[in-house]
Amino acid sequence: MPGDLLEIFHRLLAHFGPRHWWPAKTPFEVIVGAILTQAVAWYNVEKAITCLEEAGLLTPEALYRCPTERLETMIRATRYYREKAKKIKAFLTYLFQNHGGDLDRMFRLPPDRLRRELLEIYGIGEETADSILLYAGGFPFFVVDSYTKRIFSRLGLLPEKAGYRMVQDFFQTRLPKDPQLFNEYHAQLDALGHYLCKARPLCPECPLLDLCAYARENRENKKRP
DNA sequence: GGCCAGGACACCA
DNA sequence: TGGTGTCATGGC
Repeated sequence: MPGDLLEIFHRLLAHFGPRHWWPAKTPFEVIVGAILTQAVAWYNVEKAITCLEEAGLLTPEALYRCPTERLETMIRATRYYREKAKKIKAFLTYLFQNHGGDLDRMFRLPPDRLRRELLEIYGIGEETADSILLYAGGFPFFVVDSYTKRIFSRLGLLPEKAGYRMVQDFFQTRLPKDPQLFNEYHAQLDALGHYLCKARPLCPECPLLDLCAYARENRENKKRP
């Protein structure tokens, strides 16, 4: 039974290889990407990021000055673009009002306090806050997404309706508190999530086959009365 | 043309 | 407090 989180991690890493997350050049780009990727596939985010970069808008100062309407047109590809423009502006308002627009200053806050402050910003929920803390700030917060919940509940290691903090605690209490490990682990689970969604049939050489089979079998068992 | 994809929020019972 | 509607693009 695949209950050892480090063992699962190493098998995923051996199969998918290092994923070099987050795919961004600067911490600010991570933050913008974390908001834009809400409920949308990453390839749509890439278009918006490229658009913003080419327009020279990927700095806090430039984006803070940019009119909301212009921002909306640049991020249209990411769905819910009006909401997301509002969310990015809400973050920038927080950044400039509380930290003078300086991300380094923001990241000097104690991590738990920064997390609480991020969660108070419109449009930043737990997953987005933790993505910012881990991938832009380098703090050891495990990012929980829908793939993580789905995979581990189907493995029978977590209840199906486990809440965000429960899932996060599950990982954070069973793994060394290492930002690099949390970074790569989340990236690997994303890869597995995509793999389980799309790879049919499973490749016979897949080193994850017993893990995948176990997950499927568990899922089928749950369907039975 | 319909379905779905790496959330978050507001509102209501 | 948990469930549901809303937001409203683009690829397949």
